[in-house]
Amino acid sequence: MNKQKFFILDGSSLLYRAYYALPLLESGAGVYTNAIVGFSNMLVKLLNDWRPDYLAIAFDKGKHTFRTDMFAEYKGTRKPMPEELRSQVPMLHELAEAWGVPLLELEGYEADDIIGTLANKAVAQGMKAYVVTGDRDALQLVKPDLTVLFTKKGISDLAVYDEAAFQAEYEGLDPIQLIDLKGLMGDTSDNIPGVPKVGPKTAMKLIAAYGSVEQVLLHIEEISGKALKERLRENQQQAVLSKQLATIKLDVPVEFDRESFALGLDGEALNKFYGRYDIRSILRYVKKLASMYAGGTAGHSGAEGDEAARKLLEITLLQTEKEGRSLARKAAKCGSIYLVPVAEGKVPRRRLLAVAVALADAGGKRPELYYFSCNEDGCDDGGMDSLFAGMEMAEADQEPAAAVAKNPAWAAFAAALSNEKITKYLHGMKEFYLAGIEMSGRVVDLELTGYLLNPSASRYAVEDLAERYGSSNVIEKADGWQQAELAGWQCLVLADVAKAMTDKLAALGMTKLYEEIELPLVRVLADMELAGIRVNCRKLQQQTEQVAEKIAALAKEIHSLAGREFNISSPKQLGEVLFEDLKLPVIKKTKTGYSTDVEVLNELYNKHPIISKILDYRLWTKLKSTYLDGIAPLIDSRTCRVHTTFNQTVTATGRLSSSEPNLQNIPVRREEGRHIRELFEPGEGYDLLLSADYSQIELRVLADMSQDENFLRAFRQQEDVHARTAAEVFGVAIDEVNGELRRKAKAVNFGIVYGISDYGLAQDLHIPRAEAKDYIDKYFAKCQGVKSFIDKVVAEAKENGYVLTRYGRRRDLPAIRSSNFNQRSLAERMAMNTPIQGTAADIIKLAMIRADRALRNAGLKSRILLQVHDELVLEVTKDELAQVKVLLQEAMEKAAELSVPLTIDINTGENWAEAK
DNA sequence: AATGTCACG
DNA sequence: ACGTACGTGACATTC
Repeated sequence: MNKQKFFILDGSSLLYRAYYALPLLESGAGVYTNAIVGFSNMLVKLLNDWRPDYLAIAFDKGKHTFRTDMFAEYKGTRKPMPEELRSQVPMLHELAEAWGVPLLELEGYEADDIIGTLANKAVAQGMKAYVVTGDRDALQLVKPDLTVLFTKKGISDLAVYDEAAFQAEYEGLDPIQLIDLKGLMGDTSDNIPGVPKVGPKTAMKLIAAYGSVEQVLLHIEEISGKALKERLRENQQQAVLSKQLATIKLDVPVEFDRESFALGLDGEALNKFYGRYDIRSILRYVKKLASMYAGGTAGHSGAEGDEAARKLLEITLLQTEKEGRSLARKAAKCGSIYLVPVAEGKVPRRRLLAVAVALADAGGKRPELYYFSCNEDGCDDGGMDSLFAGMEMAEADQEPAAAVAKNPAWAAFAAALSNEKITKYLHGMKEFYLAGIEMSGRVVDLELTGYLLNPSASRYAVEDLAERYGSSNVIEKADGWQQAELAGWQCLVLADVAKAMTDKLAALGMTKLYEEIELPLVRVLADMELAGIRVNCRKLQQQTEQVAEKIAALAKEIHSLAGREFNISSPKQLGEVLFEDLKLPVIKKTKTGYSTDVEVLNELYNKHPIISKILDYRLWTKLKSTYLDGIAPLIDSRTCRVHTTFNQTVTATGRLSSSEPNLQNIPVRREEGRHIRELFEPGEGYDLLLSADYSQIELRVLADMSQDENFLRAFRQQEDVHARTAAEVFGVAIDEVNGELRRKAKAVNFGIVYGISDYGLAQDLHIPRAEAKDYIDKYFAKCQGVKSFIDKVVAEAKENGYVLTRYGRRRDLPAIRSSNFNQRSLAERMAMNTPIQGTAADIIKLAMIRADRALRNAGLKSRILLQVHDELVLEVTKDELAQVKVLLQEAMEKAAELSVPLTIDINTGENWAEAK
């Protein structure tokens, strides 16, 4: 029989996390952040994911009485909530009462101590104990049957530390030895001194060798390093005291009151509490929760509501081959189908779990809904299934998900997908490609369509499209729906919005852009994501170690130069050190305090030796946290490849973006960072990485669009375009242009592309504004084609309210008519920049489609892995190299016929750094 | 969640 | 007079 589960929550640290982690909330009391809602969300999720039998919340004495001053403030301004609203904010003890969960606090003891004591008592009684906290210190409690759940991001996302997970992170260390580590290294945030100058590294070494603080102190004489020996000798008492401070007490006089901890929810009390404060985000789960825990026993019923909702939608669940075949026939008669994929996980583990299908007949009746899922009974697994659609489940021992492909009905329905006479309206074609599903005939991806119609929107989920393009015909989404109902409802929305959206796309002249660029690109992107790029894990580990040492050394130097220890990564603390302790001049301020960015630090460079160390520290910590530690967990352990996601509906200009990890911002400009590129290599079966990048594509687009004679001539005669610009602007011959003049001209060219302003140029070049203005005036006098082009673009944007790229991609710029100078100026710069950046983006997208097709047609193994705005990265084999080069040149240089030639540079190497 | 900082084109 | 260069994503901190 399974052991009963006792959960004890660290209310103090969780409320604190909830305060920072919470989205804007609207409730009866106005708009504010409210930790109570965050805390409630966490409770709901905890109950859903873990099904506790017993539950209690511990507090530092007196802390739970906080309500408004600390936990509910106006967002943004961070001002305390106005007095008159305070009485409308729920207090924590009310919440605990509504949930029937005891709040525990004890004079003279911290929440940690109560938690440790009770968790151990629960284990002694034969239960499994779980500690939920935002405080890493609790990890010292981990032991058999005692697991620590630690908040990662936000509050609902929990890292699970059982014994195995602890060992994976702290190899060879006993959880209780964490207090010995702290005794030696201290903890600034907890005011634990430790032994001066002893950091994590030294502490680890000592504890690994001797086991505890006491043993270390007994063996001081054996320890190597004169200075270290001295410091240990001098700070013996402090070390022992620090260890005591870090120790969670396990002998708190508190009873394990089994009965009061037993979880039994009273739906009415919860409804009353959340109803009183009008907190709807929680109200919708109350019914389900209450039925789960009705009368104090954890039950798994409560499906009645689902049945009702499902009936309302009349979704037919399909399971057999016969059912699938029959639907395919029906679809052929209809002529069009609506598809919504349901997927989870990350490539290469991403699985298409289910597909909802709608068939709309011409009669105008409500479409028929069907659902293909992966389970035996054709239904989603109700057991671990979420109360919510939007939140992820606990990651605890999840089986690899089954896929819809295993459903015989789906396999039979493939006949409809390959039937050219059936139009497929869907949302997210990439999901299908990632699952290996092909389609023939007309495919209308309404997610992409939504993006083309308004690339400035932040989201294109079906819900957003319903709001933007929907009629009132679609029934309202109901709370408590499961996946099948949600996906079915989304199909109804697609059927509702499809015509309006495709009509609008045609009216705006973007059908061709969709059919010839965006849609064919999806397939290329899916293949790139599936391929991934190989990372050399051994090198990654080496670099991580080397960089860690550099950082530790720099931190030591910085602390000693500052005369005290502080968190160098905290702009706030760094500001205090530089501008208060060291009294350096304040260069500029941010809205919250002193600015400490590169610009500022560079100005202070000669004023104090600490500055260069801080710049180095920033450089190396950036590399370590973002590119070494950040990428490591995203590497597939079986293949050593990372699989980024290329987002096709993010940027306002038409560019792609890359995330998890972002492989479009791997360092290259500086030598130190460039080493990161050495980690990226050709994978198994390939010999080289190849990089093909467009030369000056944006300026060539500018030349083409503006027809400016200087630019046309420069590119046609293969001159150095920045040198040519310098020659014109500064009135010298092109071979008289020195590095300095060229640098300035280059900055002006960039400025033109970004939407020039004298202020921006002055900042970039570190020159007075008047001088910058002078450059721009001269530039426009010489390059009149460019001048009249940007004037024309801005004038047209004002006239129409939007701008277009060469291929008809559109960006609305309503702010261009704003009376607010700032907003209007920004819109004007966008008007100048978007046609250029966007056209370049169109061209490389075309090039990707052409290159991919050419590689396939030639039957080559070499393939595209990455796109970095003006560059494609491929992995190639030695014997295909020559052919690939020729084919890429054709695909990329001929992707568009401009008034000037498009040229590419190709480089290859054994890693990405060499292929530059 | 918001902010500051910094990596890329 | 106003007071910013265009387009992205990731990380650490905030008390």
